[in-house]
Amino acid sequence: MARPRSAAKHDAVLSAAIRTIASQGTGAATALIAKEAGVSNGSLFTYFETKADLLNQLYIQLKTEMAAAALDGFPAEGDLREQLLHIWGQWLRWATTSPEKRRTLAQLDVSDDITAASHQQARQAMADIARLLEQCLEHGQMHGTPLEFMLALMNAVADTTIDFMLRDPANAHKHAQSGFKALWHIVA
Amino acid sequence: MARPRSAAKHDAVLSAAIRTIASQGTGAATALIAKEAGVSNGSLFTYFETKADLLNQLYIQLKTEMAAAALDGFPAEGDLREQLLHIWGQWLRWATTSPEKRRTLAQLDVSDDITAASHQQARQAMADIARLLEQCLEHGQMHGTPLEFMLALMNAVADTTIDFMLRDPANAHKHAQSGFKALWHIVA
Amino acid sequence: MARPRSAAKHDAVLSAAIRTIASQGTGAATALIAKEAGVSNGSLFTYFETKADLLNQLYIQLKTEMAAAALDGFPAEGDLREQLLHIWGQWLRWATTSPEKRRTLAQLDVSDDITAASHQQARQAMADIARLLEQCLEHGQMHGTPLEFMLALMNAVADTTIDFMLRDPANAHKHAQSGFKALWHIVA
Amino acid sequence: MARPRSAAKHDAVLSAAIRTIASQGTGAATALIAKEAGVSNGSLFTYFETKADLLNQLYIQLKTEMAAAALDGFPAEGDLREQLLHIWGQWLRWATTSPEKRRTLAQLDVSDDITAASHQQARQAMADIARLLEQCLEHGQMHGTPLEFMLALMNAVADTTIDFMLRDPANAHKHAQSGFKALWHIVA
DNA sequence: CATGAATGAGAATTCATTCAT
DNA sequence: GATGAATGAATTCTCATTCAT
Repeated sequence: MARPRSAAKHDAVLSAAIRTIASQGTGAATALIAKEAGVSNGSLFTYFETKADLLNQLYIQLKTEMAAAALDGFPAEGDLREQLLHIWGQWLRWATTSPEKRRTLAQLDVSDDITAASHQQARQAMADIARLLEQCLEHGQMHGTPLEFMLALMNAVADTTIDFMLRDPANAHKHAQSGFKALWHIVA
Repeated sequence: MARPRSAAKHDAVLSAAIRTIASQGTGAATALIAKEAGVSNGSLFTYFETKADLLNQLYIQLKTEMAAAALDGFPAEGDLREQLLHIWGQWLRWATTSPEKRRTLAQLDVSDDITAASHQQARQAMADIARLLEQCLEHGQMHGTPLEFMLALMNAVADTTIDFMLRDPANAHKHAQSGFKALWHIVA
Repeated sequence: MARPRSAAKHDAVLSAAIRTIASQGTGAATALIAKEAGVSNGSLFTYFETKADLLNQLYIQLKTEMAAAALDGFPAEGDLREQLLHIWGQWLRWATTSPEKRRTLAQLDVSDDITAASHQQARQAMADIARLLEQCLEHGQMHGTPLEFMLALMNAVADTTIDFMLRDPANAHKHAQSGFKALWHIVA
Repeated sequence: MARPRSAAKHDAVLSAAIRTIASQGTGAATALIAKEAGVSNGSLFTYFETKADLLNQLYIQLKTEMAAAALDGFPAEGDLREQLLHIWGQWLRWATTSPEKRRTLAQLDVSDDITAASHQQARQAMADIARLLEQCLEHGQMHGTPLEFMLALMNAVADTTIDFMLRDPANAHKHAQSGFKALWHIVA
């Protein structure tokens, strides 16, 4: 199947899906997403074969974007702690700045429509972060634990932290610090 | 004087819901749950006013059961680490022994149908665990962090650990140990 | 089928049906009527074989009651106009005093559940009124018109009048007078 | 640019609704109406947002059609009696020629689904008839009575007349005459 | 006889997907 | 390619009636 003509529309649908799923969950109707994107419901299916396809593409895009955001401005020169802290800060910034994306990602993460392949691809998007984490672990107390497990742990700690930052914005900074402290205790 | 409402049927529906939601998500049809429970679709609604009601009751029951399982055989005499380890072991045992319950609980946790009141009740079910956690924190490095945050963190670490145990049963024991190590690094 | 034990319950159901149907229409659930009557939904069916049966009995009772009310205190001595006016006044009084009964009767009148036999019986309840009407017609301009037709006409005029009295209570008296004037123009 | 919404289908649904409601009442299932219209149950809802919407549109169409039929061929030159008689004749012709429409209209008239706005619109459809009626009343015995009341009365007399014409077709003509006589006694 | 749980056939509506225009 | 009407299976919930207690 040839690449669709208008990348703009493709993205408009994806972007509309973020907004719609954030508020309605993955059960949001394709017709609604299409309307929100300024596109006919029929057209949605020229850009995405099925709703599941749309969901999977969205999932990968968001995970990729999140990873890229976390790595933005990465200080190649700093020590490990500085580097991890940088990633941490960027990650939280992205999530708290784009709460809809974050919420949608959370919905997708538990959706049955997301295939194993997509989950795999999402993991690959985090490869650079994983690499840093690996270095941290090298001399730390958790040395020897599967990297994948540690990555998942890092994800879990980050998600929990973000939850609290969004739920209690007044203390967002404090929560961010607490979260990092917990993370550092684990990895170093 | 009439046929009494049967606790057995009530439980059969709940139990069928666990199985069905574990495999189909919270979108599972009530008719299917009813059939799986050996009950007419109409009867389901004499035991639960709405589907959302069923979901909420199920959520609370599972959370309560999980907390109770975690506390089963709690060693009142041991030191904090022993006590936390006990809870950890029981928690993981419950989750890995009842993967469907665990999966269903995960689905419910992110469902929009679960009310704030139910979430609140779920938190109360974890009160005893929270109390222990509080003691651990008292002299630890995370002292001063909101207990609620720490509890959420503990939950996240446990969930991640369980994921890996279920995904990679051959190394379940190892993952359990790693998870606890991470937790202990955080709380102590 | 033997006469049911408790006439009180039979009446309680009928009375509850009036209230319920007045506000919900004939689509009102039997369970709701039963509850309103302080009776179990099962019991309702020991007093009335089917919902349609309940509706028909109610229809006949209300028509009968209405006719009786119209004839209450009938002045055997007066001239025709006085007599008709008396009936008119009583009829309107009953309807405006018991708006729920009146509304329910209106709903039943157009319901498909009311059998031809019930309609026939309702007409018989109006026999005395018909007789008076017949005398009025004897020397009037509509002489020769089927009595049944004239009775229906009278019913229609009365219903319309009551509608306006209930809708615009401030002018109820005026509407009552106008209605009678119209009726008298027809029959005399 | 897409398949246009078909006026034919819209009308087919309306027309099917007439037939179905005439025989089953307003409780008739939308699925049945759709099938009778040769349309999928889903399609019915692309032409009418809800069942209530369908009912309201149908109500207004029928009332409008009835009023138009009554005024068809209106003799601008005749005297009032001739004019009213013309309307009377046309009205009865329409009703007796389209008994299903008439029966459906009667059902809709008492349905709770018909909004106040629809009733208002229905009244406006009768505006021309009302105007004529007003002229008749000007010098008549009922002078001073609210026009709305008189219109309702006229409706009631017409309905009653039609009932008898349909119930007893052999004497339809006679009933029509009697009805008009009654009407004229009231208004003139 | 009273009770209210049990039943299962609908009811109105929704929705992913297809297809005529 | 774009549009949005068409489709019909699926969904949650209701309700008259029956029947176990």
